[in-house]
Amino acid sequence: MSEAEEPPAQGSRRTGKPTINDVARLSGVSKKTVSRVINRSPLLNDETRRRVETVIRELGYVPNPQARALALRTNFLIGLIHDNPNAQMVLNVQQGILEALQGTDFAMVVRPVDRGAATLMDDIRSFLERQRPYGVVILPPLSENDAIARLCDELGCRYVRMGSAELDDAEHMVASNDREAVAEAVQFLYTSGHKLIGLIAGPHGFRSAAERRRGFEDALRSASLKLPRSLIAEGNYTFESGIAAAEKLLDLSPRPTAIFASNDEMAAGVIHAARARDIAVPEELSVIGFDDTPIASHIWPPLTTVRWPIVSMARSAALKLLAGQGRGEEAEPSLFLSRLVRRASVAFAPQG
Amino acid sequence: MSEAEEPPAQGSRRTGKPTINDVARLSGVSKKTVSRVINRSPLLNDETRRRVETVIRELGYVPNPQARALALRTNFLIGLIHDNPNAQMVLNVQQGILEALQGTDFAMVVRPVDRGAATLMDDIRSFLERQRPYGVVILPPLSENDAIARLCDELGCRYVRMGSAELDDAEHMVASNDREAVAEAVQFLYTSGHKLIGLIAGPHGFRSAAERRRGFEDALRSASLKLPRSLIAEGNYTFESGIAAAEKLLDLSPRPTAIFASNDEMAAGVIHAARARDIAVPEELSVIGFDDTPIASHIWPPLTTVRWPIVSMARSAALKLLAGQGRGEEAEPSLFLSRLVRRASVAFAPQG
DNA sequence: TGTCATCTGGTAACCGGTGTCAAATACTCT
DNA sequence: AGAGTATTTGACACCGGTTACCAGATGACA
Repeated sequence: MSEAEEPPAQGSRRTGKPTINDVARLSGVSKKTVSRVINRSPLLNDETRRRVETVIRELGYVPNPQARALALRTNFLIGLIHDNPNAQMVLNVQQGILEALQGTDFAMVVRPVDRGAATLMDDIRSFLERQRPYGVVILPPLSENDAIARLCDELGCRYVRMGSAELDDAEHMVASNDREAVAEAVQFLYTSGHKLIGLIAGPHGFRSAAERRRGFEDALRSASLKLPRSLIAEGNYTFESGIAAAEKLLDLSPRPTAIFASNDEMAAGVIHAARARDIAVPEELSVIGFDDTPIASHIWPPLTTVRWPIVSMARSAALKLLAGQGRGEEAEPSLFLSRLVRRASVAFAPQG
Repeated sequence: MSEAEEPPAQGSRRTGKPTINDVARLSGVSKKTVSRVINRSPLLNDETRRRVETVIRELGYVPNPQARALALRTNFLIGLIHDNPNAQMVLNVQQGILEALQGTDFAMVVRPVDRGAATLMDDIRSFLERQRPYGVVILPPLSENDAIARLCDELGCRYVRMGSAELDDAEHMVASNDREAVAEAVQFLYTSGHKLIGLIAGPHGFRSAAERRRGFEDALRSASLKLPRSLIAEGNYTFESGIAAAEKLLDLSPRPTAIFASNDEMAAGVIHAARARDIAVPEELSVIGFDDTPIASHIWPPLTTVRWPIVSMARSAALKLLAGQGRGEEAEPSLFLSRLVRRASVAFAPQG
């Protein structure tokens, strides 16, 4: 109806992209009305809405995320803070988070940090301050560091920690039952006739390592088996440390007939070490790992392991962050169950 | 000097975080001057700068990234678009990008997509439109899709493609010399006495697959070896496809004494398949892979493979995007050299 | 027909920075 | 001293959205 007095340049002067003003002008309504359409405000005449939507479509208008972020004091970013415990795990987590973000305006911003660096807290702080993500997911082992959670609180950043045990209240945590799952795995070794079972524990100070170790001890205790200190070796979750730890256990006499390694990488190391000494797996040595990363099925023999529902956990973590954003309305579960995946690296204990 | 008439609420009303106005007021200068301090403008009195810096430090002021992004029409995000060709590779790329971003205000936003999805282009478009990243790094095999590069151009988004061969002009590309590297690897098999060498090629339509295949053919040609079609099997870069392809080759009579697989996953599959038929590696069958992912050193025997300088390539890609942002001023290299890593999966050809 | 409640849509201020341009000050040179 | 130039600083509009608040239109009801 109303004629534009002067022909206003269409689109932002710099980018050429249509702005909310263009939409408003072309559909003959105010910015505010367009804004209402974008944000699905209910108090809006259907006919007006349709008219605006048509113009939006014709123009290919997409609201400027920076402007929205500024006005809403929120940005549409979910952060992932991790210390690369394992490539596959990180990628699975990314996948889970992305699944949760699917169909929303949110994107995922990834921030690896070095747990050992003196600047760890500063690195995280500067990431949170610079990007001000809407919320962050924190992966183990970083998630076990309470100082990081406190830092998030201080900076007013939502967070959810992923872990191997309950770390926090349900709102800030997603956990798995590592202890029970490991106990089940070791129980399986016992019922397969193994009496001398070695443990390759994870590194000291890791919650997951402690939980898995407890599960191991639980199983032995309930089977009334003894657990001499010599049957426990410690690794740091890497393949190489698995080899080193396995060598220690395989030097023992009598030699254990089975080994539970606290993750798959180390279990692969055990198999590697066994092969180097011509110990047949599983005939002479049964091995169980934890995580069910691809390596578990790619080595020979395929590894019996505990599957950690990492994708689901990550999805749930992200949905928790998004609660109240039109996603994750229903309460997301906080506890996830791991379970044993039986493949070929376990056999009955050799007689003798 | 000047008394504030009314006590203005300190910090943003909602977030409680100090704003540029707080800094300006407390240091008795204008917003603009504070802005100059933040942006290290040279036309600024040293004494003023010091005074403002003190206030900034005392307040713990950090500029709001959203507001900056809006005013500068840039956001401080570098995108990574990939189709999860391989977990380790993706993580290495992330590491490389992060190295480039270190010390800048930029963060990395990761967007995995499904190459096979009908909505591929829409997914990427909506990602670029919604987040408007400053620039994106595109991983193979997506990087080989020219339509994606065109889409970036259309949306005014900087991009750099990573690939196995020259895909674009130096400004938009970072490549490795796969063809030569593979030729070197196959040459090595030849000088180890192998005359019957099988190839497990990558999937049709992949530039990397084609390049590696050409390198293979180059080497055979220069060694005057014949390459019957039967000695070529095709996989899709997965472990399982490696097994299937290997079985085809190992069924041949005479059986090849060496196999070059176009990536490590498939090479692991070859070793897996060989073991399943009691063919000793490397005594009866030599194997070479490509990528040097961790799996190469974790399987038995450790895999001879071609190391792809992926971290450096990714860093360089990101620096190219940042050129003119205070980083990557010097021209970043566009071509990277892969080289053979000799481990234990190659032996002299068995006599017979 | 007048009044009030309800619905819709507009105006103006604001989110927290940055660019433009001109004013204020300091410094040089006749 | 006065003019010319360089250096510092600030006022103000603007980036592209959103919210607070208000006004006009519509329909119900007396």
